Amino acid sequence: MKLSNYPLKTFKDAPSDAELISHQLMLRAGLIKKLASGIFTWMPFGLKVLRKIEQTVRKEMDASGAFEVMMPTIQPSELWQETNRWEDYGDLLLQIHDRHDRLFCYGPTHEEVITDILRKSVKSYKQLPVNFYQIQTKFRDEIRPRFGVMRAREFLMKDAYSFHLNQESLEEEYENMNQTYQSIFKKLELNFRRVEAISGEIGGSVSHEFHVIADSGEDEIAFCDDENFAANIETLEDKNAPNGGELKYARGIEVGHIFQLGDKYSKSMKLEVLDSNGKNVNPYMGCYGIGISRIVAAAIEQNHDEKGIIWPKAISPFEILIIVLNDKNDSSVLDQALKIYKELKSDGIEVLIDDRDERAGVKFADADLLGIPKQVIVGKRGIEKNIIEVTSRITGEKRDIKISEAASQLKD
RNA sequence: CGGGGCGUGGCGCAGUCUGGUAGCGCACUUGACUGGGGGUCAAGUGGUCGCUGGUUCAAAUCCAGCCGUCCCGACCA
Repeated sequence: MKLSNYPLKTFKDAPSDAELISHQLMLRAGLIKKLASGIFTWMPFGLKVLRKIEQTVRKEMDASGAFEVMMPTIQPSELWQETNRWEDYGDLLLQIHDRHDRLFCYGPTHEEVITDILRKSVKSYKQLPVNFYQIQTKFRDEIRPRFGVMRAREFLMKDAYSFHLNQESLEEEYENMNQTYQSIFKKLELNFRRVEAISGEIGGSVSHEFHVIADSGEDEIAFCDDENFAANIETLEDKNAPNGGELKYARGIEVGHIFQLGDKYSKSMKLEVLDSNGKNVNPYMGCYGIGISRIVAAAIEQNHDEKGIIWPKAISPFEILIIVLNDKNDSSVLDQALKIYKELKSDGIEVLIDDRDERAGVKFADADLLGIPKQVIVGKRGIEKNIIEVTSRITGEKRDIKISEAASQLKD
């Protein structure tokens, strides 16, 4: 991709109403634009990151044996009346009337819809267990949206719902999801902790949260270094660290939450299957969420410096940024840079080239702001010595490589 | 929903107290110079000052209502 015709505009100043560093950087680096409170457009550069995260999650979910579906964003109120959640959720629901004055909401979560699907399609225990997931836009009319996409009203979420004949099967899948989540957050190169949590509105009993560790996190979590114990501080009043371990505290951003729901929804919505004895039973249910769009902000909270974003390789919008320090009157530098660019591109590497007619300072500043992990500097100075310079945005490490070996060296 | 801010070109701000018809920096356009860490000079583009009503000869400025938005609290991926 050539930056000269990429619709990306960076800013020196963030809007004054952006308080959180990740929010400021996302606006300054042109990842998002605010449309209304808690409602954002993902611009091309930001969308690339969002898609990377989405794809990582999708891959791991598929590997876990779950099946991807896409449910409607709009849900009829009647379904929510069945579980009494229309009332329980209250103003959190964005209500919509259709032309016949039938009442709907923009879905904040999908337990009712998936349970409805199951009761219409699953009759036998032989069809269980099953786990359906989707990656989809949700809307929760939060009392107070804040911190940009961190707590937006409209946001992208991966939500999964599993159904089981009995508690044992549910626990098995719960552990499967636990492992899958560990794997997802590792793949995303995030520093995270799994903690015990309380279940909130969703209901059910057992639940665990996955937190990205960051000082700006909205939750306080406690844990022991031996990893035998970790909990959201909310749950902690009556608990001490087990086996005398030292309890440590940190702030976390909740990016995932897994629940064992039991038969709450299958009972209230009359989802029944025949077991092997020909008896009707209400399946047990689990649900598993990941805040995809929130992860973008969380990743930045965890990976930035005073100059800008530092993307983990796994979610960086591009792998390599070529910074061309060209001379208006001498196209040889640009030509050389474009040659390397084309070679990398044809090797399937996601490379962005800053071929704009800008001064070096502007390009370096933008490069650091945008946070692409590998910066390749192609300038007259290096060309004369037959080298290009490679700088890691992550470690700051610099090294020179021969032009003739550029493409092959940069591939790894 | 309670408490507190703030709304003036795309962004950051001044002007509001003490009414006289809008200004600065960045960005943007054009030209010249410059060319390895946000460069310089020159000439430009862009704003019914959140909205509505009121007071006044005159309102960004005073008054009222409304809307938007942000921060602090309870909810959430």
